[in-house]
Amino acid sequence: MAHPIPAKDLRKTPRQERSRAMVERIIAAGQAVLLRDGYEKASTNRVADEAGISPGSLYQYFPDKEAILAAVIDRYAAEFSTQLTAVLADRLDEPGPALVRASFEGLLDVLTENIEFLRLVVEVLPRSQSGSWAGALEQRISDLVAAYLSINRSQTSITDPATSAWILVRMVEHLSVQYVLEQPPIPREKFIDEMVDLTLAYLGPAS
Amino acid sequence: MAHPIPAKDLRKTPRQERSRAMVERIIAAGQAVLLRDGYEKASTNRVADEAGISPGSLYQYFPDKEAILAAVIDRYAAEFSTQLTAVLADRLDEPGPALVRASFEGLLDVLTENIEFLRLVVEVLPRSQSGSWAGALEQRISDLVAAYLSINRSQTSITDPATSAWILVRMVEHLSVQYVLEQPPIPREKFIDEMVDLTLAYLGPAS
DNA sequence: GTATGACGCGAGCAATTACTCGCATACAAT
DNA sequence: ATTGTATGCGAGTAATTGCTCGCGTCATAC
Repeated sequence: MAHPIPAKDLRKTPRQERSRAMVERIIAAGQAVLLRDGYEKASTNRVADEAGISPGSLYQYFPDKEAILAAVIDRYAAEFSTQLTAVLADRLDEPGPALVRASFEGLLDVLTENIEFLRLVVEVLPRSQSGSWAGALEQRISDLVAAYLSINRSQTSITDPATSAWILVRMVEHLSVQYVLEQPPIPREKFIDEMVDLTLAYLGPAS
Repeated sequence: MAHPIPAKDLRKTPRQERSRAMVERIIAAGQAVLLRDGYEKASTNRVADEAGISPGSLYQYFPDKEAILAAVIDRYAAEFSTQLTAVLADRLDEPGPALVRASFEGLLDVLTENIEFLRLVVEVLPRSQSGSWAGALEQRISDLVAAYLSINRSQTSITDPATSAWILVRMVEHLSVQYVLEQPPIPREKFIDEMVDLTLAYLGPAS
């Protein structure tokens, strides 16, 4: 899969193949250093070292250190968002309860995909960087859920779709993330059952 | 209220009144700098500056920079824990639903008490420092809730108190924190109503 | 083939960092 | 008053940081 790099984060657009590979290596090295040494120890010199290039070369394309690390995060964010959207879109035609269950399973799958990076994003990184896209994704999904609830309102006992969507999305997101990272002694299937129960009970009887 | 300082975090125990006041000023300055300049910019020299003392004086009592900031966090954590415990203990004799509602109201009150610091702890600080006590507090409350659920199991439809407690505690905690920090367009009373509905629906009918 | 500019290098700089140490001062006990 | 010690100071240091700049190399256009 290709990873297009947003032009605004780059100092200049790479024209030759060589330089595009360079940008790629920088981001890969950034990710490696971030995972291996943590955020505090992720210095520009270390990234350059890991990439096997010169510190100066970093600044050919990235304006500053933050931009490099932001590119790494953006990459993960994009992949995460893509996967999640695909998984959800795949099951959108299923009826109520099955849709809920399938969505949760898909979310857990995507979250489990790259646990180390997930831990990095939610535990180590200052929210100022990762918060922007995470908040945006939350908002998008909240809107989606609110629309869904609005359409199927007759089958539920909720009064305000927007409020319920806000609560449901935060709840499911955080519980899933915590479950994956904390690895509590709860079997995966049981955990999903509980979240489904919670959701359906909250939405009210289907009658 | 007095703020006892754990001895293991100090290089030596302050004997004279003067030095006890000094430690106090260091922690206060640490808190001020942390809130004003953020975690990244919170340097030892800056803390010393804010406190109006010499950099060397910091190291009379604190072994390193981390210990200073940890003391600031510990202070907030202790206050938070105390307040929360007090609020919950106050209402423990109320019956089921009223207890749930009262607990949530108390939690929201305590969280709202010092919003800036709360934001700092959950958004800015690397979890490695704040995570230890937060996790411990989560565990303690989880155990408490699990015990409560176990005793009153006949009135609920849950099967595994430990699992349900794990889910409930994380859910309520995170929803409340997010509500306070994000300030969504949901009235406080409505938000509490929703959380109560969610909880009671999950626990099952009281019959 | 040659000229032009994209590309990459890496020594090195200015700034900041956490932290120390020798010395002056304030206090408490005698 | 004198002495022993707890306290505080602040210039100083070694290390690290993000980042620059002059120069050599290489791919591409003509």
